[in-house]
Amino acid sequence: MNTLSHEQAVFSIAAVERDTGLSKDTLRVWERRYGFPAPARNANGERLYPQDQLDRLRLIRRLLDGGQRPARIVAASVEELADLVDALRSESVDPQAPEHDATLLQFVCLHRATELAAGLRRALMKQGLQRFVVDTLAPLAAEVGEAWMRGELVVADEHLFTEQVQNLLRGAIGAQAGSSGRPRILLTTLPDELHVLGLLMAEAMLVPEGVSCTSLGTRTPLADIRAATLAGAFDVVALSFSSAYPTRQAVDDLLELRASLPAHVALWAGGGAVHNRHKRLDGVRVVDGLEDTLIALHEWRDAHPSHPG
Amino acid sequence: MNTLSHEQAVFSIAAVERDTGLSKDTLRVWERRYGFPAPARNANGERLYPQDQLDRLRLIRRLLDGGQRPARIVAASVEELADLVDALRSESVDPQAPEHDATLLQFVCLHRATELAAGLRRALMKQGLQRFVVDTLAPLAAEVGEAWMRGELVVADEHLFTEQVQNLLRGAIGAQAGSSGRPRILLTTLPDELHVLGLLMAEAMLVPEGVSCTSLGTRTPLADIRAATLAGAFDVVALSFSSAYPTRQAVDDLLELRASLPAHVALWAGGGAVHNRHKRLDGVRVVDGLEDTLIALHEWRDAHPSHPG
DNA sequence: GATTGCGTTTGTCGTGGACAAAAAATACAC
DNA sequence: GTGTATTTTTTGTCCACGACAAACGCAATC
Repeated sequence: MNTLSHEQAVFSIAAVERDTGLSKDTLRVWERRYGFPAPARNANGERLYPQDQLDRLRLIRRLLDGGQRPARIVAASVEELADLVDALRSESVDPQAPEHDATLLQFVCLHRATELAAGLRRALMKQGLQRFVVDTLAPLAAEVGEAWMRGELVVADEHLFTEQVQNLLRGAIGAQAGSSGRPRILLTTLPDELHVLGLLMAEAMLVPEGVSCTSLGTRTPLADIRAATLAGAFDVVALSFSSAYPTRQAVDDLLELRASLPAHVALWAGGGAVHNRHKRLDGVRVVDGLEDTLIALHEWRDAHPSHPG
Repeated sequence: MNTLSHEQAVFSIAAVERDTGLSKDTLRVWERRYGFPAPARNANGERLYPQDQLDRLRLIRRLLDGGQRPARIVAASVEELADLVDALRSESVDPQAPEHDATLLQFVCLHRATELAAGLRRALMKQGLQRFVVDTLAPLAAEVGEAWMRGELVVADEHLFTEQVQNLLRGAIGAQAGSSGRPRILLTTLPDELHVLGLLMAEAMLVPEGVSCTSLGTRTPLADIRAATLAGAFDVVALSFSSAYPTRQAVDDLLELRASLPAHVALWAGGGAVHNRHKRLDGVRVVDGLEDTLIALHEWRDAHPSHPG
């Protein structure tokens, strides 16, 4: 440890924002309303958060992401927080958990990265790209997300998992040289969506079908999606929304984009935030699950028979 | 958030912060001090930035990253900004510009993605991973950045470039099965750094040297970097800072991380934000350019001869 | 079961003053 | 001329606390 480990490390409000993802405004308003956090102050009145309050804020953030409400947990004592974590842990026991995940899930930790990479690679070779994504990767990703929520994984473990999967999927996708088939599909996410795995899995499902896929990665502004669609003469725009994305915002964004795109361009949306939300989304093909991607593709091809000659 | 596309789009202060990287505080204080930006207001007094002011802020941001000072450019007229951009354009004409870039640069646009991917792949095969990164990719990435600053590329073009490079590099890195050599290096970026290309290029330089590289991707909180370093028994922590990252913040963060890591763990920092900043960074090995990565590696190996037996 | 309406909760935005770190400008020594 | 202190200006971040709209939970209703 460092030489100062016997003292309490302190953090500025900017450092806490960086490490917890809670905005400065939120930190100040919690202090005002709930009395926590209660940082010390320096000579100039600036907040100095001690280490233990930072740790507690990170736990609160995790519970918040898990659906808890601030009023209940921000002012809660350490014991109450521990109880809530326990409750989460027990409730997530799934009756028919797929057993093949358990093998790979245990490799999702920092000192078993090599085994994880090898296991994923082996599964990909055995199953082929599409079955690998549907049967192995998607369930495993869900398991990882839940384990993280329960505090069984640290941030680094989740990052490492994402990196390994990216290396594998991008290699597999890149190996299938650019197809020129139809439809021409543009894949991306909106600026507030940072998760790339859903996008990559969708691409992995589509590329083997002879589709011409162009991915812009994450965080493309609406106006640029529109411009790119027209410039690239795409037939389909496909967006991915993780379950962390606010559903309301996803619906608004999709309707706005739908209105700004020509009618002949199809708009597909997939991921947790739009799951089972077909109703409010006229003109948007909601893709429910990865296998539905293939159904959407077949629908499009049935509706757009290739030009003779 | 913007509105209908046929009218003049307007953006909230949060949207402008997201799209420009300028903090809300900075945007408000510029308005107070320099009279720009001068957003409209909605019924509730909230700022509504029109599209043209957002574009101008983006340009200002790029000039700021290029070394200009706010007093000179924030209040400057459109003509003065155009003059400065012209000055940049002419000064960036490098006497011995590598000519192979020009070929690839022209493929960095939406409808030539296939050619770009093929050209990059060919260059990689011809040059090998390390020379490809140093001689082709890094100059090309710089060219793309400059072209974007000059407004010659749209957002989608830059995203597409990043995606193609990621597909190629991750495939190449993943193909070299996890080495178990020394040192054990942990690669990542801090939470405010979203650019992954610098990290990938560093990894591409190191992996062929038989180093054991573990990348956590972007946006790892300081505390998690520290925890991961200890849990994974790493010898080196390597961070990447793009030139868009505020230098002062990079220095602060690095010193904070340095203080929290054991002395026997080396801390390397590379990228535009820390270029030529050795002075204030005691205990941090500033890596100036990709080739310096290999020098840093050799330094480490000289200082840590492998245990006999 | 799905929608609608209504309090409550909650994060973001507003203002303007203050301050410290960085950069520029100046003064000074060699 | 070149290098090093010292002052001055510039610049981004932080503070407080009020305001408000969107999101949410819950109940009533179709």
